[in-house]
Amino acid sequence: MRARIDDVAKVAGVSPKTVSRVLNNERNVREDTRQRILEAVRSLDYRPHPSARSLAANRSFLVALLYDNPSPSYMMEVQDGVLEACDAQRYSMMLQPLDATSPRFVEQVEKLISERRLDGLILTPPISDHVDLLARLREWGTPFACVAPRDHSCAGVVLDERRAACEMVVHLASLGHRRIGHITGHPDHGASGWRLDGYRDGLERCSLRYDHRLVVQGHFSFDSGVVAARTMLALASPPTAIFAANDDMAAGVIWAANEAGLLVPRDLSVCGFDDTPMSRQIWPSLTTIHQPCRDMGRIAANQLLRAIREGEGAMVYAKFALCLRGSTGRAPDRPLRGASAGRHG
Amino acid sequence: MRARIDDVAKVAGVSPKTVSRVLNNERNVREDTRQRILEAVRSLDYRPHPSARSLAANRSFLVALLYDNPSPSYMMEVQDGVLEACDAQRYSMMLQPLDATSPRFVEQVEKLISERRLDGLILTPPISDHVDLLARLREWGTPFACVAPRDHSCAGVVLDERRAACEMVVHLASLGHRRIGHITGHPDHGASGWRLDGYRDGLERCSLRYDHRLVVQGHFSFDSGVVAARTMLALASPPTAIFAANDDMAAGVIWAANEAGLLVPRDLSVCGFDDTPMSRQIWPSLTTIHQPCRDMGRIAANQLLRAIREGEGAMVYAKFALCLRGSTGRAPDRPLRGASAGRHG
DNA sequence: GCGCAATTTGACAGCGCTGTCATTTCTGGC
DNA sequence: GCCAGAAATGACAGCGCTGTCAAATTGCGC
Repeated sequence: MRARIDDVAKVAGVSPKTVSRVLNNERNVREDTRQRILEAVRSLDYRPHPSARSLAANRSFLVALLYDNPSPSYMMEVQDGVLEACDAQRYSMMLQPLDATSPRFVEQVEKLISERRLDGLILTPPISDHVDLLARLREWGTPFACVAPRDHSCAGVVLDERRAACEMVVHLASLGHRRIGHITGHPDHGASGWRLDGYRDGLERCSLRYDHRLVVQGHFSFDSGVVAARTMLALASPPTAIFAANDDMAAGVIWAANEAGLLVPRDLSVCGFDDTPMSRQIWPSLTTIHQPCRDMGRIAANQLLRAIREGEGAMVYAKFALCLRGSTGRAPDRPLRGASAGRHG
Repeated sequence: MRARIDDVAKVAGVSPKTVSRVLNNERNVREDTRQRILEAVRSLDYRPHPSARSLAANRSFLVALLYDNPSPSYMMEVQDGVLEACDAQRYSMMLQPLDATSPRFVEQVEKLISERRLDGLILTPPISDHVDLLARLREWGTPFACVAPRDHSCAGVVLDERRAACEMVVHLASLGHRRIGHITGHPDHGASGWRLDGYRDGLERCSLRYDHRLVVQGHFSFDSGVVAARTMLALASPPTAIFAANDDMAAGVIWAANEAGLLVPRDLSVCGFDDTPMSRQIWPSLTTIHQPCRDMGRIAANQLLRAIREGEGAMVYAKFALCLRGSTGRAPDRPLRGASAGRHG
């Protein structure tokens, strides 16, 4: 049978309360007492009972990671980071997939919090921008941290995506591209706006004119990338480079280029955003922007735990990195027209 | 303040114990009493306290999903299925990434079980084949369920991967291919053996000779697929079709084919296994075999919960499906030699 | 209407820990 | 060596539920 706190107390010659103090890193325990207790814990291989602890302390030591994100690689990395941070602080993480567009969304989250007695929440895009939910959480006093929210006035973590997108466009321009297209992301995601803004910043920095025909709405999905690329490639003067707001859509662009008989990057340069594993597995490998998702998960969790303990967490800025790979190259000497030139030609 | 069980009991005019009986679906409660209690629960919006419940019942109502699998899409789907099943039965799931090759692996799992007071485990490949761990779990009497284990004598779920692989090879042969290569998976995964066996079954069914030069060891990674494909394509008489044991390696094959200037599927047919999202995002889209990962997660969890309740669960067989897409086509009239013919020719 | 077994319900203790607050021990200044 | 205040420790109750077992109620054959 497992040892209990009273057993440890007996072995160490103290009261159970003092053992509890040591285990919870409370102050006001003499160093020799602490050592004696830790030694007893070790010798008995004592493991505190989580349910007893949370019942008595009136806290669950449990946080939930809320998501409604179709990208498994993104979520898996964020998740690993969150787990890492929670483990380190003896917290548990639970996972909750949700439909953020459901009319009962806020209600579902409320139910989750009260059923599981959650100590806090980590919100990922697009949930991190759900204004109703954020307002309610503040009202209820539920601690939370956001990954990549539009509004930076809460605890969490963000990337300077606008600057990243700008740098990508500048890079394309440095390769000689003058007609650079952009496929925007899902309108519910803050990232879509930042990336579009960054695209415009980049054009401006390179003195390129903004052309609305070169900006097509996508939804972060592969299929929407295919459709948007077809639209752009059918223009009278199509772009020589397309910057998609994420990798899935960029893969769609490459797909559409292949379909049209274009060779990437000879006839068309393509780049994405996110650095998903897939971006290295397609031909040609995709030029993209790396987000440190795992770090971001860890940071968000740490800020949440700080908010739980100290009442408030901070908004931390994470670093991006351009990944220059095979899908971008020098602009063709003369712009090509649609599907007129391709590998089969 | 949240309602407690005593409040419900008072409103319904019964003892707390009877409320507990209703909430836990115990027998021997009169129907009208049950209804009265459910009504009281509803009117007070009562939510039982998980920690109190698990402390008193001496069970955590918590299972862990153990994984050491580099494929985020696979794990994410399994995970979603497990969550679905656990939610439905008022169980919680926790996630535990592990390094199955660590010498302290079994010890870590033991620690996890006793620290979290886990009621059971779900093991995914390659952990589901860790014989030491399985032996210890049986010794400790810890309920567990396996996803795709080599040994089918436990609770869990499997696919007839051998037959799936066989059908894929038969399909390739029906397209006229006579030299069909195979890239095997990671040797620690049971799936690698089944898929290889199925490959040999398929050859035999089509009266094709097994040629050891056409079978190259891979490790389920994209890079290992590239390397293996280069090896095979450099043969004096290279294959006209390559069946990789998973999609990541198949993507590697397509990459290597592009690198060698070969056109898929004109010069080389390629197929994979798993039907990852990536398989539809590369050009050409990948012929592969669909595994119902989400269903498999759900089934595994349900069998585990049955094992927890009733002492034993079953091994359930899930169904695969061939996905015929763009990366496979009719065999070339005359086999090509290595990189001698390509799009740039 | 009676007796006996089966069904339904309740009383009570206690799961293993921590919060509160009281008590004891230590520390430093005189 | 004494005292006030700070630091360290302990006694005790109780967090909210369920297991055990006893008590009350019901059903049924005669």
